[in-house]
Amino acid sequence: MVQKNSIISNPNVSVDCVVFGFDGADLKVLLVERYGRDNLDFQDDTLVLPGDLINNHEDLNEAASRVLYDLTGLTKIFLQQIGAFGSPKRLSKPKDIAWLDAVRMNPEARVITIGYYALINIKNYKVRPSSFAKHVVWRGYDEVGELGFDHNDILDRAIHNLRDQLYREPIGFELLPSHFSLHQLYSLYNEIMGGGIDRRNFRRRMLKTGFLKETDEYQEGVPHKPARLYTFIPEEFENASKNNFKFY
Amino acid sequence: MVQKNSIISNPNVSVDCVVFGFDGADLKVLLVERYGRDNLDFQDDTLVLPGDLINNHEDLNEAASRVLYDLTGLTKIFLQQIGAFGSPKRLSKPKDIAWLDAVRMNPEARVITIGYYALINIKNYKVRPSSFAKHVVWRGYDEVGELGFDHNDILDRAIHNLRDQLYREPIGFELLPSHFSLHQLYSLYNEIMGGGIDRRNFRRRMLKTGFLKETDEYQEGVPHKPARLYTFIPEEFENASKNNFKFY
DNA sequence: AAACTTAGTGTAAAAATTACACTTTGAAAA
DNA sequence: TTTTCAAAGTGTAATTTTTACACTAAGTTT
Repeated sequence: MVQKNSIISNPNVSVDCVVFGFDGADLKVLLVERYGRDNLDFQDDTLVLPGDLINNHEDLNEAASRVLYDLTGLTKIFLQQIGAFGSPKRLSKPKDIAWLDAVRMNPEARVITIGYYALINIKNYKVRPSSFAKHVVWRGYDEVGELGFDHNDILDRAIHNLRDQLYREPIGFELLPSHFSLHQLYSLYNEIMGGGIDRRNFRRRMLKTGFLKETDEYQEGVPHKPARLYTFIPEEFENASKNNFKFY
Repeated sequence: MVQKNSIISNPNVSVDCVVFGFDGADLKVLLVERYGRDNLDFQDDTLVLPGDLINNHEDLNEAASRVLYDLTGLTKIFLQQIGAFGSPKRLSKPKDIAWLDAVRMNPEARVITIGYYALINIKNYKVRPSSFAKHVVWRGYDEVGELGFDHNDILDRAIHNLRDQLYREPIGFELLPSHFSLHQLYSLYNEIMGGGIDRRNFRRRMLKTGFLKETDEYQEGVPHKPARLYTFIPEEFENASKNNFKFY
């Protein structure tokens, strides 16, 4: 068991990240095939959320950022904690136990995990030329099957939290390029909220918030009238948040 | 150091509970003077949230329930997790270190805590005839000063979460007797939300939800017109939640 | 030039929200 | 017994927000 100098991982606490991306049509989740931490030969075909034990001198958010950096090469990813998952049974499926036995220093240890969700612009994501690369997959949110450990629970809480926040904080923009059409924004909201949003009303409402600024740019390479692109102005959001303001 | 048979506490994970109560006028928080876990002689005058290390075979919610049971003798308390607090510096104030040294088996251990908030009907609470009793105090939310550890952070998240949920889930009723006047309910909402709610509009809105049922009872012992008492019907809330429904 | 595809736009009806003040009722005091 | 006090209880009109809904505009491809 290799352990880097002075980096001591805590046997009892981990982080797991639900990484959401949006490809223009579907909400996607980044999953990894279960692999060995310091023993990459061991692998089963179970999909899990990316995660890791925390290091002892590391903040929780730092641990989550580290996991995401290792996975994507991206820093400054939007990250939000969604809570702790600590059932004593959370690691007790047979395959989970087998994996822990093969990979963990003390496979019996009680592990509490702290769940996060992350939002990334899927276009920025490149599979890293690392040991991770061949084990990573984007899955449509609806097509995620059974995950290892209690990761379906974490995913449930993540999507719930995401929906909850979508109209309260300007998080949707994290999933889009910095310049985007209102149609892209609409599709994103409509997809995440499960459909049924009126396109015209949505457009009006969003423009009325005052934190979308139109640019001089237009969509390119589309076989129809190109849409104007807009950009999100964080300062205006802060501004609007102070006064009365209703996002939705 | 006494340790009950087969109950092994995990050195790295604790729970802390923000216990809210409402006395009819002010939102209160239950605080304890810092005392020794298995060494009750040690005590400083710092106030902290009630909490404890979790036991190794115990779920997180169970741990929080246990803490609350030990403190209040109450079971079935409303409990909601508000997240994990894991800064590596969270236990590093001098007095915090002194306390840990005096009380903990391994005072150096990295401890992540899982925060909860609990809502109790303050009238049901009796100081238990236990070692806790003399160290427990209700403090008005506005009068909570500096707490030990990072407990002010936990309190901040708790109040934020409470406000957030107040109009989404029927949690306010947890703080009231089972039969209550609309005035009590109003005061509760107004106090928690920081004031400014219109009394008449509030009353109409609450009655319109359909999950308040009027009883034949009236306030007693008040030197003015006694108010009719109402009761909360959970089934009607569920019902209303399914259809359109807006709480507020 | 016609066909196709998405962009972009307005209005009227319904519903929800807000602001606001007087009467009722019971208990206590005079 | 009458008066006073304190909170209970009640309605409306103006404003704002939300909703439902269908056609024209513009650029690309055939």
